[in-house]
Amino acid sequence: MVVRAEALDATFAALADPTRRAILARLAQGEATVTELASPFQMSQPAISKHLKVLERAGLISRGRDAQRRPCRLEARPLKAATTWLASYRDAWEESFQRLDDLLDELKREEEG
Amino acid sequence: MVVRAEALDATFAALADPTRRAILARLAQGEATVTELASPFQMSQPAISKHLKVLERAGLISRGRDAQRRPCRLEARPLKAATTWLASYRDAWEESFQRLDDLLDELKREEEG
DNA sequence: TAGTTTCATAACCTACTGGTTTTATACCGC
DNA sequence: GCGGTATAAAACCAGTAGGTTATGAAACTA
Repeated sequence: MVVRAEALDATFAALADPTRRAILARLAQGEATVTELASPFQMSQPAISKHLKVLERAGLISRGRDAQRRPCRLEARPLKAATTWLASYRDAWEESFQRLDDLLDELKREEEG
Repeated sequence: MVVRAEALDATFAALADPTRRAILARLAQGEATVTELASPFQMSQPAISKHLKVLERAGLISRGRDAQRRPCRLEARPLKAATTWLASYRDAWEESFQRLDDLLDELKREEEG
């Protein structure tokens, strides 16, 4: 998978905010409207709308239409691209830390067990 | 692996800059001094020093001492933590995109083949 | 000792981020 | 059409990010 630098810039920058990561975590459970996404936070609604715009421009979410509501859906592609980029450092990790394989195997075991 | 939110903030923010990603790519090949790291860029040396400070505070690099030189080394732990975080979205990805397993298997195949 | 190399720090500038409040837009139900 | 609901947009503000130049400090070299 070839990923342009600006795409990674936008993805990582979007992921660097805890509010946005929490929004993504919520969306991993399924679609949600802006109000639903805003409710757990003390922030104002426009602040959430700004975060959603950041996520949308990074391609991490897409938005539909349902009357006044704009349901948001998680988009996987940039997350996968980020993972691919990180995976290219696996060899360096193995040198300095431990094998990613262990992690992946562990994840697989969790999935199957 | 439990990762504090601030750690992920710092890691993803550090990865959101192409210069810093390029520095990490260079360091994946092995240790390098500040001047060596700066040479591929048109930027001033202090700019590189700032980037290195960001990487260091994110725990992505560590620095030694060799006379006047401050050799930098890649540190894997935060990269692994970021990968772990991304991996927790795998189920959502599979729904909306395709199985991460395919990617991982492909990477394994590349490694072994 | 003096000069050179390596790197960091300080001060500064511009642009962007992340929040606010206020206002506008679009759609629904009555 | 009118009031309520859902969301976006505008204007504003403080803080931070990423660059610059100029300067300083530490350690080698002659």
